[in-house]
Amino acid sequence: MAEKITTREQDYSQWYIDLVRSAKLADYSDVRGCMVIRPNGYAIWEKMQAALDGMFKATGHVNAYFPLFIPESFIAKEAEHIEGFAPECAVVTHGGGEELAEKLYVRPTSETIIWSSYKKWIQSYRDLPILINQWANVVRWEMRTRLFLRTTEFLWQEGHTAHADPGEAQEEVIRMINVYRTFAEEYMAMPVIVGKKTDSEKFAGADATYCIEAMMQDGKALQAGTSHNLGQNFAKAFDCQFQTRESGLEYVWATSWGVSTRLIGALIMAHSDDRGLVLPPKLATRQVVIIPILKGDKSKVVAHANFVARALNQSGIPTFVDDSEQNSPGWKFAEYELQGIPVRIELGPRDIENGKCIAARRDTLEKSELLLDETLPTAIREILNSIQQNLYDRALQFRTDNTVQVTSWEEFKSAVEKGFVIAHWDGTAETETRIKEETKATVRVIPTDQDYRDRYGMDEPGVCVCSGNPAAQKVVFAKAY
RNA sequence: CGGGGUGUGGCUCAGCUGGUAGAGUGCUGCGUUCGGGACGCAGAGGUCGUGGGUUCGAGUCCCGCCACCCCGACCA
Repeated sequence: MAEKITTREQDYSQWYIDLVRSAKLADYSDVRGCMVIRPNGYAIWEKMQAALDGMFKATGHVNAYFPLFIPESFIAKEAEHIEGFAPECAVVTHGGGEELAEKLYVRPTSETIIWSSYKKWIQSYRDLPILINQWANVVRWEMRTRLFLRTTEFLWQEGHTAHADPGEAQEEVIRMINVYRTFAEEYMAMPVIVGKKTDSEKFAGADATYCIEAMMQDGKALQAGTSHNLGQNFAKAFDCQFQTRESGLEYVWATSWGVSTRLIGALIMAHSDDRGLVLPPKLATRQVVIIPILKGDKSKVVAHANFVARALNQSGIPTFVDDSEQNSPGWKFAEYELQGIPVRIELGPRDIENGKCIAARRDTLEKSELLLDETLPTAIREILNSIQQNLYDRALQFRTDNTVQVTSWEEFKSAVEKGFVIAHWDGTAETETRIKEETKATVRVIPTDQDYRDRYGMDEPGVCVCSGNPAAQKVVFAKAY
């Protein structure tokens, strides 16, 4: 595709759609609200899966798989849960040409089907904890969809754990939200605010929801991962009790946590520019593209390019050569910038003559001259590391620049159009609703990081920015995806 | 479900007061190019969303239906 994408300034959401489609990350499908994740997009997901899966294993979790179909009666067992999810569920009524005795819900999330199993597996405190994760697809019948950010069907992982005591469950909830934070910051190069959701924003069926919240380049917030303390709600709904060390009977304590392919949308909106995708090297399956300048002795140039590629690959830097003669070098430059390849090496007869090559980095578009010798892999690795770090620094700076504290309602209304707003809140759902109705902004997160709280003086009492009532603390408001 | 809009080559769109369908881009072949989206020549590709109606004649006018997109209420 040779056409230019819409710029962010012209139309941010159109830019996003153009980028996703022209970088061949995803395409619309013929099924309403569902997308096709194309190889370029799926490659990012595979990198995310590999990194996250390793982190889950390192924290003691194992993978398993539970059914796609959930009996209606299961979904209905937890009152808050069914109220939250039933309206957005797809329901199967027929199978094998006959009407089913009991309808089957296509999972919108798996708490109920999993707890129906856990009930069978848990008798004693000796059976606990259970630390299971599953990689799966889920379906939520959304009214409006957006590529990666909200589609009817999406891919995710969902961890479901069972514990003998509430303290341990809470530790798990915090452990996993921190895993997500580490992943977001170290792999996605995306700074996040860690904290709690308000009651109105928490998961249907949870006692508490923790989240990581990121800022996109248009100043809007995106919830990138959640970790729920489910208390004993599902254990009670499924009558799942265990015998304690003291021979008493107690309901099991539960958590669940997940991230989805939405992270790909977050990644795009956090770093990319008007030329296309900008990918942190750690999530790029192809980190370097070599573009030979095919003039003069073409075969000699191609041979050099292949030689350099082999050397880089052997050093653990995934590299490929585009030596096709169909497109000009300029076309290739633009194409691989669109696709977000972190580093481009230009290699022509002139370079070979001088024992040098040109390396261009995707994040800043800067070009530098590198020696074509055994120092090249090290030099490239330095550039890759520098890109990974720069993306994080840049995003953090952007978030800081677009976060303001306000004390008046007038300031609040204008500030919330631009980014994150930190202000006192009286803690009531009524005020929250009123703020949402008047500004479309919501309480995104009640930060739990003491560093963050201190920086913005969030523990200081004051008066609510909206109601004027006494407020115990400040919270983070923003418009959200 | 409300309010707006759009359906014409793969994609983006033009097509006036009705007269037998066009451009750009992409695609195929050949040749020349190649350090920031190259160029020439020759090709392939459309029952104009759908069903009726008006007319000698409908992409164009009228009526119905369908699909999709945007804005709002729900959500990772």
